[in-house]
Amino acid sequence: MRNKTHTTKQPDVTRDKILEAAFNEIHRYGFQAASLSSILTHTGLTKGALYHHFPAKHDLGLAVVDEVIGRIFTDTIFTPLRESKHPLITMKEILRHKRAKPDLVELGCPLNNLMQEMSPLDEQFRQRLNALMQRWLDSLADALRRGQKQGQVRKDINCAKAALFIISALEGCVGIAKNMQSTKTYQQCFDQLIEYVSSLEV
Amino acid sequence: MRNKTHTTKQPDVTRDKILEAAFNEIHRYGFQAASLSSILTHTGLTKGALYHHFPAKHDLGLAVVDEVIGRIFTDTIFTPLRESKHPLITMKEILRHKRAKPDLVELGCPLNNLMQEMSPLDEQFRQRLNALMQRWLDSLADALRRGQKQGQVRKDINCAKAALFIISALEGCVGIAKNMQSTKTYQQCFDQLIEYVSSLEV
DNA sequence: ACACATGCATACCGGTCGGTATGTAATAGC
DNA sequence: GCTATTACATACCGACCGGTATGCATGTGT
Repeated sequence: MRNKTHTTKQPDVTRDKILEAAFNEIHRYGFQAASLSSILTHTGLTKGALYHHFPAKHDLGLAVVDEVIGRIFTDTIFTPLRESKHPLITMKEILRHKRAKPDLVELGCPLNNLMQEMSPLDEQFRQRLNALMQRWLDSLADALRRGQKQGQVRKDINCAKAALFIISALEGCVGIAKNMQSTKTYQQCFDQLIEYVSSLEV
Repeated sequence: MRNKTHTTKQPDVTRDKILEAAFNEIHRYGFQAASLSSILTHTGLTKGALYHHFPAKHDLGLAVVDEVIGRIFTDTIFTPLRESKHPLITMKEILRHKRAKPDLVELGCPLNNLMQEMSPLDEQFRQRLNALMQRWLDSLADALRRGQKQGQVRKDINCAKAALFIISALEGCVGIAKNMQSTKTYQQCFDQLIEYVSSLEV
């Protein structure tokens, strides 16, 4: 049997529900303080379901990084940057899009949150998060290099270092604005970042 | 009796020991995951001492922010910036000093760590942390303004916005380098930041 | 149709957590 | 020197945590 949408048991749907609820809980409280009971309450499921799909809380957390957070970044950043024919324009569009939707002000960037919390504590977490960060750095540096070839980006800049600084500043902006709980500050800081990016243009 | 250094009971010394151990524990594990038992083990004290000096874990955390972290920032940043006759030089010295001592790579910035963890969860924490951040923003913006008057900083820049961006980028650099556990990345990112600051000069 | 595996619910466990109650020295005030 | 208060130590508590064992219904292969 396949493709029947209304069977009583849909294991992958259940798994996704757990992942989504876990993502939300972790996004707000962090991984360590995330309560499995709270996650399960929000899904309507129980421990049986959770431990059927994930051997331990630790694995659930890693799955959230790889599948939920990874997919978000792939869809909204990596793929657009890679497929763009005008990488600099695409990049500034991504920044402006982030600026215009300050959802991040309340809870911050899920990737950065986990990096700050977990990287000194758990090497597996650190490596998975770092893999995502590396993909981000590479895709952005690559976009800048293609911008150089197309004559949109100054030839004298080091693309890898510029990408590193852009991402650092971006995460910093989100983090500061999150503490201030101020969308105005968030947008002011983003304006400065966009201004910096513009200074890389020819 | 006063000024006798070897009495058996020295309440303020005990309090400072608790604060320091709590700072270290929080710096590594975050506030929520910080274990009071672990803190007390590192001090050689017990619950009796802790709850004599602090009514609850929450108050201990706030005291760490105000007294330990606050003093660090006052001594190393706020006061030097305020008292400097050449604010731009002082500021770049502070940055270069941070660049040269990458202690922050392992555990990150204690202020930023707590901001990312606690600001969505606890309004009191957020306000105390935000007060520190505001002092930082103000002292840096003020230094830039004095730099303008002295003809070292470009007159066309908005000092408040520039200060916001500098601090954001700085915290971002520390956070990214912390995840990568790479002092090389840390210094590369700092170089980009210093380069940005230099672009503000006349 | 039957045997088996999958998908989940229920009930329970040891451990750690923050916090409290009580006891007891040491110190300060008079 | 007597008393009251301060400064801790010790023992203990309920709550919640992550994790496990078991049971049972649903689906699957033959």
